[in-house]
Amino acid sequence: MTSFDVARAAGVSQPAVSRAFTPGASITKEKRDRVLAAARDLGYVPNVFASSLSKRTSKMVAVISGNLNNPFYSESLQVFVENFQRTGRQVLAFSVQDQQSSEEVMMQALRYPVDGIVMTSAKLTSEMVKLSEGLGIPVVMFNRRVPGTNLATVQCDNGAGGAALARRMHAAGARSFLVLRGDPQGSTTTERVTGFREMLDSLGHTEVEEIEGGSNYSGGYAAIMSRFGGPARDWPDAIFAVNDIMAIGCADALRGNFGVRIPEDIMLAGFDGIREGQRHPYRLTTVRQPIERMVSETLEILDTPDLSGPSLRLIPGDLIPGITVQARGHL
Amino acid sequence: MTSFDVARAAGVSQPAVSRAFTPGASITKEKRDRVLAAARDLGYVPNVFASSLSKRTSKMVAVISGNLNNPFYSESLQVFVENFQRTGRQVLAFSVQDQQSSEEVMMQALRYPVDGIVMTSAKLTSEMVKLSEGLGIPVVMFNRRVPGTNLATVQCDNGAGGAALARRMHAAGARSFLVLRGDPQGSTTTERVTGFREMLDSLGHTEVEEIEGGSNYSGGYAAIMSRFGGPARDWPDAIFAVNDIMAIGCADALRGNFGVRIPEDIMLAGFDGIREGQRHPYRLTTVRQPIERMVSETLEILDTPDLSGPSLRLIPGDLIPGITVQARGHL
DNA sequence: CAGCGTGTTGAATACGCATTCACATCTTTG
DNA sequence: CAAAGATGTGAATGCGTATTCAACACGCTG
Repeated sequence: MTSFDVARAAGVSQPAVSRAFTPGASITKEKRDRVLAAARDLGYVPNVFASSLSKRTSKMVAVISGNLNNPFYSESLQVFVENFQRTGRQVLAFSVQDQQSSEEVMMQALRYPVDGIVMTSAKLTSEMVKLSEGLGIPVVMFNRRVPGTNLATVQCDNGAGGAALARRMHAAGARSFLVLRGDPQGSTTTERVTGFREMLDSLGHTEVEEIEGGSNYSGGYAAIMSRFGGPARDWPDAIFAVNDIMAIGCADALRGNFGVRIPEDIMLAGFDGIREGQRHPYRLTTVRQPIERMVSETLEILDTPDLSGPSLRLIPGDLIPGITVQARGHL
Repeated sequence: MTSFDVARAAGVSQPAVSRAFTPGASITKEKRDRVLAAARDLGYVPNVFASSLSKRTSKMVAVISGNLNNPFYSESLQVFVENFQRTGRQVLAFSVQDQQSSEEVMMQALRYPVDGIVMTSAKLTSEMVKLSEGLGIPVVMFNRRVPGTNLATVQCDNGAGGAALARRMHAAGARSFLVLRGDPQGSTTTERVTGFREMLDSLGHTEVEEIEGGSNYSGGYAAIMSRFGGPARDWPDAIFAVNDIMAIGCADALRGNFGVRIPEDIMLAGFDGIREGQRHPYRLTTVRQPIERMVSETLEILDTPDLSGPSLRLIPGDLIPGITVQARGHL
């Protein structure tokens, strides 16, 4: 089913079909209607690949996701799909799987004539960065910072978010803290924890324990179990998990195995604002990453050809009070 | 960066580059190594779009999802992405958004030279079916049945699953039932409920109340609230929600607003086996849809050119005992 | 050493189809 | 009625790989 078929059916030339599908093209309304009617009858739609030959755009954007088990990233993917589709583009989805590096997957993506690449999984080597610059297609780091590069980056203000949570926990009376770090590779963990600790320092707390777990539900769950599974149960006043899915794992471990009440016994905060964390029985105190806004900013960067210069867009997160950080009665 | 550039760098002809990247092609190991080395240096990867010109395959498959707010579908999307990528293909993701019909989105997908289409959101009109047949690319309905068509379908055995849950609830002592239906459009709801009721009938129960809600968390939550929010609280022994995400909404509404204990006061079952439903505090009794297997079957159909004939693959689901259906002490 | 088969090579070409260019033709206007 | 503008037409264009085919190199056989 090509434009020629439609042209023949509508009794017009083939370029007339092209014009009929091009808004603002020079064609009479009558003829356009005739063409569109014929196209409908024949089930014709213009072929994106063919038009990419002359238009130099494939209407496809690669989205390379890492940890799709973290609902934040699957929610993000969903928002990307919806927003790109709304602007006439589609998401070509990639995931970085076990044993793969971001670079490998990025090479895979470059085999397709995508108009841009969104990376929610980093870390890229500087070599790879140079490569992607030479390609002339825009690359945006989403919620990932690659230090020492000029890559366009869209990111929630992790440091400020961590600080806000620290302030809130302190205001609620917490004085001893446990920080549950995630994947040490990611920039987000570090930034959030740094912001959190700096705020605590400025409030006069320097004693903060840190433990680490995988950036997912079981990571959070297991970290609590291995930390408190033994005889010594020196419970902290408050726990800060660097993302919501870990906080949820953490909450389940605390409640299910130790009968800990949240926030009565221990306060808990997460980060991301995923849907699941806002539902009963969690209602996490957290910082919501404004995914919609972050995605909009990403589209804006992709749409602006001047990809030069280090453009770091730091979007403020929204503190969600939740119910897991509250002043305890006796404080 | 084209195959010509690599050819020049490696001192060979362009076809040699093509052969170097083709397993089993007629080329000496020495020359292949030289070409691959040059390609690595230059950051060259074969262009899928260009190869699709002669190979007639784009290595892209469209996956059209409906309700991505239902974790079952986002989990499925994830599995599709991973499995296609593993077999050298990529997912071009589409979502059916508000105000859109599956047909519209399918038309969008047809603008791209995809090797196949997976629909997790239906319902297609028979007209559309005819159209897709004429296109010569395989279409697979995933977890959706379109009655009266010969479309290839991969689906969990919803009827048997519903029946298994009914049997289990009955065995646990439940004698009065409430069924929480989902989106009336979908085939899944009907099949599950039918299987459920038929089993109850054969066990001697004909009195089953049915209510309806949106196929998502708030749908389940709201349905419970509107049903039991009034003065009349004639609690049933057991509730069957047609999918897990509704069951979760349902559980939260029951526990959070009415202090109902599950399963002590009311038993609850869902369907799908989503991760979230298997975690504390839900541990739903449910039927797990074997996503991995269903996806494999889908790939198999897509890989088999003989798309003729009505191929319905009915995959049995796995009953997960969970903790939400149990015999009560006094029974 | 002639003859043959096997395996390797590169020049030329096909592959797909919408867009766009240069130009022809029609319509409107002064 | 001529000129200016609007619209239609045919042909050329764009992309980069895979393939075809003729030529060739090489080792082996008789």
